[in-house]
Amino acid sequence: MNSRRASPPAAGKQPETAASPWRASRERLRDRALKREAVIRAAAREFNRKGYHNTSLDDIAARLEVTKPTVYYYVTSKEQLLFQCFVAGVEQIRAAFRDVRHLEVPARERLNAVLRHYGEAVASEFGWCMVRAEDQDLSPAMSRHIKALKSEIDHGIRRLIREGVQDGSIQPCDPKMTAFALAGALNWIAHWYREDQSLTGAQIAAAFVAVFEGGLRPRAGAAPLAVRRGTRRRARRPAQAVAR
Amino acid sequence: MNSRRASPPAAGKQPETAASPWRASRERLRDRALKREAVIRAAAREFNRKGYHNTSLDDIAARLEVTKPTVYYYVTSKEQLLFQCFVAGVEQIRAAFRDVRHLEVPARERLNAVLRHYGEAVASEFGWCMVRAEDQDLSPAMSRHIKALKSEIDHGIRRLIREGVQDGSIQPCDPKMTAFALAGALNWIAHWYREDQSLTGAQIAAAFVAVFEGGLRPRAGAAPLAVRRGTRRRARRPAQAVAR
DNA sequence: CCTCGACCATACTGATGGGTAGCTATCCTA
DNA sequence: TAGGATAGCTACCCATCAGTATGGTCGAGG
Repeated sequence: MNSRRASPPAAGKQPETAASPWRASRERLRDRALKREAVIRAAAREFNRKGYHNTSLDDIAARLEVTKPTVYYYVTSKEQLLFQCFVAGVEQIRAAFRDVRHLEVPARERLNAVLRHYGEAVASEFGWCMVRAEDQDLSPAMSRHIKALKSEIDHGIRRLIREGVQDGSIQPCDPKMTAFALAGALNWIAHWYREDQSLTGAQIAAAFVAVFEGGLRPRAGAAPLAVRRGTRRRARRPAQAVAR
Repeated sequence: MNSRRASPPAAGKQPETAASPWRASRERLRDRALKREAVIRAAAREFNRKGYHNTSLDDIAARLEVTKPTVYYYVTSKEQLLFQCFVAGVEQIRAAFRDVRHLEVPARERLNAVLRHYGEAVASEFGWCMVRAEDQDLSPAMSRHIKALKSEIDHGIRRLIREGVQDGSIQPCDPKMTAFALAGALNWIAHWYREDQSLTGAQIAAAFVAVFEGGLRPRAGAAPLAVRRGTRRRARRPAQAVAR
């Protein structure tokens, strides 16, 4: 008499992106790890859409077409969910550092490669969580952990900058400030990429690296990688509109 | 027999930054606007410290040594509080655009001036609110309003870039991506400035502008604005430490 | 057939926090 | 000095939501 599990025909919403592995595969409901990963991804998507605090575990569960206790079956707390998303994102960047470590090219090119991967990671589905995981939202222990991971990446960038200055491939500069500027620009992608997906993460990262490399001030040589004309209209200014 | 207002002698905590204008000035408690502004500032400070969602109105009230209904006497909702903080921050940037509009210098220098003010605003007490006010946390109406203000600034930067490309003071580039990169780097200051106040906002902004202008790739000319030596130690790398 | 354990749902608790009702004190004006 | 406006407090309401207690279902092994 229990009407449990009688819902499938009533489902009116298509699975949207990746179908949840639950009802779809009532057989081989083995593989706990696979489901756990699905929970993490679903959480990342919801956090990305509505923010951490505006996302309830009921939301995440609903997205997976299960209930909240099921989510807790795979994860111990909401906080851990955020942390896992963070780690998933940050791991991509750490991989970029590892890949680049042994390349036999000037440090500036190694840095560029890292920054490109960095940008792609920030534009990925875990980008928001990686970038926006606030230490205020986490327990002291996890906060320390996250801070350490962020610091590791920050110092990795600074080191590449220092090496570049030493081998002559990078303009002398303050490594700390420069690293902040580069990482900040890339981190910020997570804020607007959600709404403007006209470019891929890789394209954005490449465009940013081009800006960083060349700088705004014109070089002595010719103008690289850009159209030359553009003297069409002379900057109309709409009378200081207060913008709605 | 009412023990109201009998607390002053029991106050064990010094006023920290700016003393709340309540108990301190029991006379001329005129000037509602002044108190309202104090509420906004207190909110900004608390949001800055703990984030919007982790700050309760009781916290803000406590910081002012009043109670929650008093806060509601000056403000209609928590959401409005955030919005006001946002506007206070953004207004500094709009002022920068106005100041610069009529300068008779190349567009790149006008852009630099705006960016310096931008950086200072982000490092100010309203920086966090301005940068982090999420549309998900606000009603649709205020969300639209905030988006419009952000868009106005974004397009202001893009226009300066376009003008710079046209008058030859800026390297040809994609205005949209370049504006995103510049604004992102500066916005991100709000994330780390809280913890590292070794520099003033103006100093940070100046350092960032220097990076943006020159770019990473060495110029043909001499090396500007940086120490020349620095070949001290050859980039020790601590065996891929997982950082705690 | 019967039990065990993995898995998941229903239905609850407890705390937090935005927001309000209504009373009180103080000041200004008449 | 009465009466209204200003300004602030105590005490409360109630929606939300993280997390849990409990129990039901199903496949697998005996």
